[in-house]
Amino acid sequence: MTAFITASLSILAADGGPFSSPEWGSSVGAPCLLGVPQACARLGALAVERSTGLGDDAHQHRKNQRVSNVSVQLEMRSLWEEFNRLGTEMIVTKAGRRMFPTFQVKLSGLDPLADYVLLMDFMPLDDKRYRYAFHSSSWLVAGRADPAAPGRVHFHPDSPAKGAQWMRQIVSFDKLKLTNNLLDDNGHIILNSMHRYQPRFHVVFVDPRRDSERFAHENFKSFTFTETQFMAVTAYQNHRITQLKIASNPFAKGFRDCEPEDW
Amino acid sequence: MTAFITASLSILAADGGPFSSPEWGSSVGAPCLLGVPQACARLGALAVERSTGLGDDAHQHRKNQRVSNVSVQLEMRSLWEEFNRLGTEMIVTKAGRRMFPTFQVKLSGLDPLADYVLLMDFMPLDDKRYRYAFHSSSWLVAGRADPAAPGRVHFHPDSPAKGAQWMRQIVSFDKLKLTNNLLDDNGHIILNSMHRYQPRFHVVFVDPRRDSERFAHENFKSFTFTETQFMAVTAYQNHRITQLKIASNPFAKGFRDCEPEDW
DNA sequence: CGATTTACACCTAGGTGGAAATGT
DNA sequence: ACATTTCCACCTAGGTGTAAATCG
Repeated sequence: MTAFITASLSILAADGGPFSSPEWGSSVGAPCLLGVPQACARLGALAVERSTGLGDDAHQHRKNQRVSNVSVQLEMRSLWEEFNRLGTEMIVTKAGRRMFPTFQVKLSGLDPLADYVLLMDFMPLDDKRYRYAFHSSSWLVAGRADPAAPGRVHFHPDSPAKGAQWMRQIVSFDKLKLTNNLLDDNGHIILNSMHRYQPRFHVVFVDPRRDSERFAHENFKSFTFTETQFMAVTAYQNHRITQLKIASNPFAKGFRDCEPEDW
Repeated sequence: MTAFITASLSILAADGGPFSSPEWGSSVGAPCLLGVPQACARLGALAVERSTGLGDDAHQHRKNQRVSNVSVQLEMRSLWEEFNRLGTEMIVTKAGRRMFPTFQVKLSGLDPLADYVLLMDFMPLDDKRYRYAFHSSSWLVAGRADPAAPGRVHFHPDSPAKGAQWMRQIVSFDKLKLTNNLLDDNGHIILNSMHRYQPRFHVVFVDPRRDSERFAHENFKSFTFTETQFMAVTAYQNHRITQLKIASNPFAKGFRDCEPEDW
């Protein structure tokens, strides 16, 4: 997968699309440490569309047919919604922490024979910093946002792959890790603790044409699921979030008090 | 990686090279179960060249420059040699068993910007069936070989990748599993127990030319390390092999009696 | 004092050979 | 007899939240 990075960067880096940004170009020649691509990218300010269960992309005009028909279904949506009702929190650590629930999707409408790259990034949901009021069990605005962390993207490690392969089974981003270390060199997603974020999912058609850069803006489609938004934290604040994590994450089984309710 | 299989098959299936075989063509359209490619291939009878440490390929004439300069170094060679002196045995099980030592190589001489596929296959070392004589602690010929198992290849899961990526660090085939189940549908390598085998390693340049099939025979290079040959078994026969496995395989640490000698 | 880091017990997931059971 | 299968205790490797320590 890593070998592909430079190629996809050159495609995505083309101006005209929401992916265009100076950081793309500067990271093309960056060294890979431990085989993990250091491909960094600050994606442009694509408006975050509201979505319910089925992803949507407001920019469907002038899209290549290889992506315009793509549709995405969020897996474990009811679990995401249960967390979202309480106010989802995701732990960030220096070494990097996986998300739970894991971001998983079911794809359809891809060209089975075409190559696609799948990736995720994270948009700040607002320009604020928060703190948790334990007495009222609620989040309060604690000021303006800290300086934005380096914008990074996470390529699904199976990228690139044929549409048929992506549609064959659920696509899981379980290798994605969140960190609060601004100097992270493991290729993890860097977020500011006590800030709110919106995960985004992107499907990119790998255009085989020589001058594919010119079509970069029409070769991708983005999806946003508002039920996956979350607060980055270094320790859980809302005790009900902690309990729901313990109840639903198999790796936290050691902290369960009672019944093995089916999740 | 799996999405690539059909493409590589079409390249490798071309006649003229040692990879040519009817099985290649017939497996192109085969369904993938559990995402594991069912790409099967019976490779032609390439003569097994003797080799010591550094792999060699006797067929260097008319090779593409993208592969002709490739050289391969076997990792953990002294450990392989230690096993080989005793007569290496590899367990085969119905579910599939990893090799130990793991086949790992260090590559050089690849074109950093070109795409390569790395794969392994296993050649019968002779036409015999063996049994172990415990009284003399030696292997005896027990008759002619059983009917050959379905010839399969194992693509390194990072394939395809750029030469630069393959050369960046040691390439490990630790996902490769051996089975004695002739009906295996997990894509594992099928071997006959009580038969001797020679692992082979192949570097294939992914030719971007439209008519790449015509050049298939000159776009790969094969490497054989005689110190990696082994006897397939369902249970260890030579007790000294068992002890060396226990002493050197971290997963068998539970069976160690004494000192943590550095391996 | 709130936020972050660290060490840790307790899990999941899966790779070992042993020993007993089961074929052939 | 010999070969194979199955179950198991014991590992590696790494994902959990906790509680205490540390930071700012």
